[in-house]
Amino acid sequence: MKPASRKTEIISKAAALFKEKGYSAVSMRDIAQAMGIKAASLYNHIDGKQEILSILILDLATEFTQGMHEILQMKNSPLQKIEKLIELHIDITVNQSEALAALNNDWMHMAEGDVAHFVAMREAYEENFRSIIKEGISLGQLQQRHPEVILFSILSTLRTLYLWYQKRGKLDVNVLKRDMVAVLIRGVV
Amino acid sequence: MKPASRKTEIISKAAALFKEKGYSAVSMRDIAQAMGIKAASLYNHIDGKQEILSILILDLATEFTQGMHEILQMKNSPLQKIEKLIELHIDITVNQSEALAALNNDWMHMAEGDVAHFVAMREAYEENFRSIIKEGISLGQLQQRHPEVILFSILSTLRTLYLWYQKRGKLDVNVLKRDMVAVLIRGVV
DNA sequence: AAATCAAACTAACAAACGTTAGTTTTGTTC
DNA sequence: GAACAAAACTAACGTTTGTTAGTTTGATTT
Repeated sequence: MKPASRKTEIISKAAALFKEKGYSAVSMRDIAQAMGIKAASLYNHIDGKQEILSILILDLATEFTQGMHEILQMKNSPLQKIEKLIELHIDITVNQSEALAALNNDWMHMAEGDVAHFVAMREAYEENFRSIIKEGISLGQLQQRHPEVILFSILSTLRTLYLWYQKRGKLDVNVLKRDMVAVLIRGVV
Repeated sequence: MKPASRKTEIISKAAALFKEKGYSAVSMRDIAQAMGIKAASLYNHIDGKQEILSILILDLATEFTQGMHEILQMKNSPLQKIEKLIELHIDITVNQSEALAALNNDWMHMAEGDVAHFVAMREAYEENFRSIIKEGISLGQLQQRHPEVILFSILSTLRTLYLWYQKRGKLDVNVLKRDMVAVLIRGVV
């Protein structure tokens, strides 16, 4: 894991701090200290604190969006697509848990335009997910229930997986995928 | 809805702001403005910013703990107890969504001793929940799967329900309970 | 009318904040 | 070794932060 550039190094150090204390509670001096430099030196590499946050969140949101589009193009059943989506979330959680924390908790602290951009991406993502669920219901693959409730219960679990994944010592990713698919789709009973 | 006391009025106004922007991004001047007074006047009623946060979080955590103990004393099956727990979370979400946001996102900003107290309560709560799940598995009422995965998938959905409940215009609570129990326990397929 | 008390006020504090400007250090390329 | 660029530095800026001290207001009680 090499520090591709000084800028990405700062961003990933900042992400770890944001995850721990939240964006607003982390100062530029905190980030600098984690880098072993002074706060002013950060500005040789980045434009400001908000830029760090926006890069973290918008890059990750883009990754989700791309993953969604790839899955939409597959010739799978709705149920299989949902399984793929669960796997997408798990892959991202395992590799990017810190950016995921920022995306979940601190998106509202981005600059206005970036917030709008992010919210639009999130709504499009959820709408695509909802369509898959609706199709699954109308094909009889899913229970005839509020699509909204199904969407929320799956998505909320996947979104907060990052809080839980590391606490329990790093299960094997494939085991995790299998268990999550089973529990989220087939229930616990 | 009367302002029981000036202190509780401050706390509930603060809670709404904390939910919107997070504890660290809300200043005492923000809270004062929401009350229509000056920041210094807040100190006639409360000891400081952290006290507001601790009251919000620890009172709510106590409510969860009490609910858990009542359910543990019932002579119900593990599965019925899980249903009761789901209903407990929904009742709290509907009535206290703002304090719930603080509990989820800002507990680490309490004073050290309060953090320790909170974490102990949360761990005890989760341990009780886990025991019910394990009992359900050994009685054959639940699928033979990692109790941890089941616990997490139920709890993460319930914990973030507050983010979703108000966005979709206030479903009837009893309908919501029925749907959530169905989806969380029997799955979507 | 005097006294009391809750709850507001003004003014100010030291500390921390994000950020800027200008300078020095460091390592690489001619 | 001169020149250059990257990346660090020091020093400072104007704001905002949580909080304190002391004072005034307004209603209720004596």
